[in-house]
Order: sequence, then structure tokens, then C-alpha cells
Amino acid sequence: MIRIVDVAKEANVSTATVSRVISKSGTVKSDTKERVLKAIELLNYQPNVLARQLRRMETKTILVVVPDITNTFFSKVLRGIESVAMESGYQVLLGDALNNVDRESGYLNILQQKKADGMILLTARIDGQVVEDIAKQFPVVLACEYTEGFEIPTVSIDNISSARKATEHLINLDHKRIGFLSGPFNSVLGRDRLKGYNQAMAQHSLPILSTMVQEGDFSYESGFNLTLKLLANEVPPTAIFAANDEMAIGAIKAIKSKGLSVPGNISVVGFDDIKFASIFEPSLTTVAQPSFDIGRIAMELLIKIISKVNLEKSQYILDDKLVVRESCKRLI
Amino acid sequence: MIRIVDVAKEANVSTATVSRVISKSGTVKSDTKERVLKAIELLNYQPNVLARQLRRMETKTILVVVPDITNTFFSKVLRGIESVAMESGYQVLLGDALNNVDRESGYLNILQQKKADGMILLTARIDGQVVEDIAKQFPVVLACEYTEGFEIPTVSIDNISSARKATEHLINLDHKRIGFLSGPFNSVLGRDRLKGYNQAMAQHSLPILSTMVQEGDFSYESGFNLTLKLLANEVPPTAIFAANDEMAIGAIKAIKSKGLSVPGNISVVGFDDIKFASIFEPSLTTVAQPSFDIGRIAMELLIKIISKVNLEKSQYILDDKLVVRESCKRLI
DNA sequence: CTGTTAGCGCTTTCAC
DNA sequence: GTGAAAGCGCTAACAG
Repeated sequence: MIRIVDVAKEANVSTATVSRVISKSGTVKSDTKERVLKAIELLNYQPNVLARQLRRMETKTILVVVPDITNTFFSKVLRGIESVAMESGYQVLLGDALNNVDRESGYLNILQQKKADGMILLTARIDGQVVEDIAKQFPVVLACEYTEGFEIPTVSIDNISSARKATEHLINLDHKRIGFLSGPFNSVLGRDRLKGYNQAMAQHSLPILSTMVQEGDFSYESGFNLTLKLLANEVPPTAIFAANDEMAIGAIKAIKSKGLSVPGNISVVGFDDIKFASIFEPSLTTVAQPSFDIGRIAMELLIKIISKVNLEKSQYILDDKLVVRESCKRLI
Repeated sequence: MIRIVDVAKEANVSTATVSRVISKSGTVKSDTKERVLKAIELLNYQPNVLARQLRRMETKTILVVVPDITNTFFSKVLRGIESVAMESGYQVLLGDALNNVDRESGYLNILQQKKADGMILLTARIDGQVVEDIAKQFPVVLACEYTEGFEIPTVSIDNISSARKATEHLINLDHKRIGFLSGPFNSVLGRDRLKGYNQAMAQHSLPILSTMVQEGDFSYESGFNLTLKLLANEVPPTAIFAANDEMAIGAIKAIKSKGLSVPGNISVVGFDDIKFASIFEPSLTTVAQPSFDIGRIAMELLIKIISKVNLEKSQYILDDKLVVRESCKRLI
């Protein structure tokens, strides 16, 4: 292994000078610099990042905790994060929580061990207080999700109003009996989308029936199974709003499996606008989240926090958009 | 920050003893150990991984370079990698190459900087010689792909025979004019699947027409566009074999867009068996790769290499399986 | 503009 | 079974 002293010897300067050249800090006369560069080239020297990290007490690495990496919505957020990370010289350590709360909290101590300078959470099923405590000690940004009542910097859409809009879309199509496939109640995001649904129903004086609300886990399978349950009701719904696209697609498959059609017999709205939403048949009416931007802004925020730049504001609410496709129809 | 000396002082021992306790090495009398543990607890001490890394010259981190994280096939391989990594105390640094060769090679110097102890490449479009050079200096495992003529440890299926099997499935259904949507010719994997197609055609004395072979990039869009091109032929194909599922789904959408049906007018076979293959309509006949196992075994191999354990063999060929679903039909 | 030097926090010989 | 002490390779304060 070539060390900085080797380069220093070769170039006939001190290690400090070599260090100044490679970290582009301080001032070095241009011909000494030239000499150092040549020596680096000659010896094929690569600075040992580990030593630098220890010295500077920073890793230039951030941790991203994803609830489910096989969900393309999250992989797109991740892309937004990665793009900014790369520009700014950061690397991304991936934590896939596999939709499992224990796994999720397990990643937290990577921060405490100083293996990462900060963390972006794409999921927040962990106890809010725990996250809050971590966020007090280390740079943390919440993306997509947020925790109620705490002051952790957050990037997300307004889930309540989006869910309300989506539900209203169905109401405007004359649907009155609208089933809701919820996300887990233990996530704020799950609860928010439910709130939006409830608000829309209430505002239009429609009854909120407990049989019409099912708690899923954002998976295709839960969408499928819970829809079968909704359909088994004495009076089944004429429309279903699913809290994410994977469940919505599961719902459509379940409806079809019963010999019914979408949107012929039942209308379906999803949430996220994953790639597949437009490919699936019928193409899915859904709430499009600016996934890439969520990631991008979250990473920009995190970098600011790490650099101790003051934040103008800590809650970033981005615009979403209801994308109307083929999966909904006016009730006749 | 609490340091090891603080714990040592608190427990009235030397730093060496504390170190022995936390790294479970050497021998410590059980009541001294007790005292140290108590001090650690009391001070809420977390070892600084950076310092340990520098001292031990290892990071307990591995780099995974993925061609496209939004493709669920790769995210499943990643899961296999992560599961073993976690059990063995490794963390996963993610490099998303965005299907871009430059990005891909950019990740290589993370190894040289010692930010990772080893690397798993899920893509190998970089020059084989470059990979070979890196693999000589650092632990590297190739998964899914491999490089021709080099001796880098590899985990994959036998792409040639799988592609041959898939093509033969169509031939056995009496198809003679079979279009092939290839992956990029600059990847061995792309070329191998083409080879399999060619072999099957030749063995059954069917002509290999250049108009029937189109080079795509594994994306949905390229599958869609190239299929339109295939269909524009004077004599269009009666069946299409796509080198991955995303392209196959693009193909089906293109066929439908022309008012034709799958499998009614044209049969389609894919490759990978991504989650969506069974959900899409018609459900896709495809070659199922053991994605999770590929990841798992690749990581196990990498750990062996890092630990300098001798490998019994370096090329692991896993079994694939043709999953027959609805997208193919006998030609009448 | 450049060199000297003291650590960053930990592990690991070596000595007792 | 335990402690003293020498670094791992680098950076940054300070001196010149």
C-alpha cells in the first residue's frame, strides 16, 4: 500500500503539502503542486479514506432506510437521493427494512457507530419518540413519511389532502359506497391517507362504514385478499380506493377473479403512480407523487443539516397530482 | 463522545481490556468483564467504527453495483445479498449504475479507496480486462453476468441453455418465425441469450433472420419500440422471445396497440420472472431465475474471498426454470 | 508557501 | 489475565 509519506518522499515535500494538494485546501505553489501530482501519478497513490474519515470524523456516507426495495416507488426516491449524493461526494448505504419494524430500528445504530454522517428514513413505523431522539443527536431527514408532533425535517406530499382528492374523484363519479384499502395503521402515512378518505366521505355526507375500511400492509397480496373481503360484504362497494398502487393492482386482480370488471363494475384508484400503473390494464387512475424530487430534496436537506447550514424551513410539502386513467367510471 | 478510555477509567481497567471485552477476543476474567460491561452500559458507550476500521484495515462493508435498481429482478438479488450480509455483520453500499457504463466504472474506485472490503457486480458492461484487474487486487464476485475468458468468481444461471430452452418452447408450439428482443450486445449476458436463441433455431433448421433480431437495452420502452419494428416487417413474427420481462411486457403492449392479441396472434416469452410477470395479463411465460439465491450465494462467496478461504469452485451455475403461463399458444 | 508534529479512537503485540 | 504503548494513515494547528 502506498501511503502519503511515500508520495511526500518521492516529491521531496512534507506530508502536509501532499495532503493540501489532494484535499485542495490551503495554498501550494504551482510547481510544488505539479511535483506532488506527478509523484501521485507515478506511485498510483490512492488516499486511504478510512484514515481521513477518522481524522475528520466524517464518513461522507449517508444511510437510507427503505421499507421495501422491491417497490419501485421507493427505488425511484432512492434514485433522487443517489443523484444528489453523487454530485456532492456522498455514498449511499442501503438499509432494506423488508417491511419489518425491528429491522428498521436495527439500522439506527449505524449512525451511533458513526458509519454514516446522516440518515434518510423512507419509512417511519418505528416509535416516533425513538426517531426524535436519534434526530436530536444526528442529522436525520424523513421522506415520504413523517412523525406527528415532532420537529424532524420532512419532505413529503400532503397525504391527507391527496387522499381526500382521490376519494372525491370517486365521489364526483357518483360513487357512494367506496371501499378503502388502508396502509398499516401504525404508520402516520397509513393513518393520513385514511384521514383523507374519511374527510372526503364526511364532507359529502357519506357514511364511513367499518366494513368498507380494511387495513393492509401495502403489498399486492394484501390488496388482493382484502378486496375479496370487501366483495364478500352483503352490499359490496362500487369503488375502491387503495392507499398504494401495489394494493390497487391486487384489488383489480381480485375483482377480475370474481368475474367482475374494472371499471365496468367497480372503479379503482391507487396511490404513488409506480411505473406499472400506466402499463397495467386497465391503466390505473392514481395519485402521482414526485418520487425523484422527494429523494432529491431530502438529500439536499440532509446535506444542509450535516453542514450545519440553517434551514429556512423544515417541512417540505411537494405537489402531487391525480392522474386520471382508465380504472374509474361514472356510476350508473 | 464517549471513548474507550472513558470506559476504561470508569471500570478501572486498561483500554486493552475494554477492547477485549467488546471484540470478544482474548481472555478476560468474568468479573472484570462484568465491570466493563456495566461501565459501557452506564456511559452508553458505542465503539467508534471508524477508528476500528482504520486499525483493522477493514470496513465490514461491501459494494453492490446494480445496473438498474428500479428493475425488481435486481432488487430481489439485492435482498439475497443483504440477508447474508446482515447475518455476517456486513453493510451494503449501493451503487446504481442507471444503465450507464461510465457510472458503473466510477464505482470501482470505492474499492481502491478502501471504503469497501469487496464488491458484487450485478452488471458487467465494463471492459472485462478492467474488471479482471480490479478482481486481482480486491475481492470481487460477479452475479448474473460474467466476463468471458476471465477467472472471476461468478454466480449465475446458464444463460445460453435457458435462452435455448425458451426458444425451443416456442418452436415446440410450431412457431417458425420467432422474433428476438436482445439485450445490449456489449454485455456477455446479452450475447449469451442471443446465442441460445441462435442455437435453438439452428438445431431445428430454422433460418436466423437479421430482421428478426433487435438489440434493446432491457427497458420496457425498448421492448415496445423494437416490437413495433418487428411487426412492421413484410412477414411479421408469430412469436417473440424477449431477453427480459420488462421488454416482454413492452412487446405485449406494442402487439396490443396494433390491435393484435397475445397469445391469439403472437406468442411472447420473457426472461427473469419478475413479480409482475404473473400479475400482468396475459400472464407471462418466462424463464425464472433464482434471484434471491443468486444474491445469497454471491455474498457467501464474497465473504469467503474476503476471509481468504479457499474456494472449491469459482463458477456457480444455478438452476433456472421455464414457467409456462398464458402468453404462448400453439401456432395453427 | 511549506514543514513539524500531535493526535483522531481503536486494536494488538509484548511484557509482566 | 491484564496493562503499557506503539501505531493504522491522515489532517490541521502552529511555527517558521
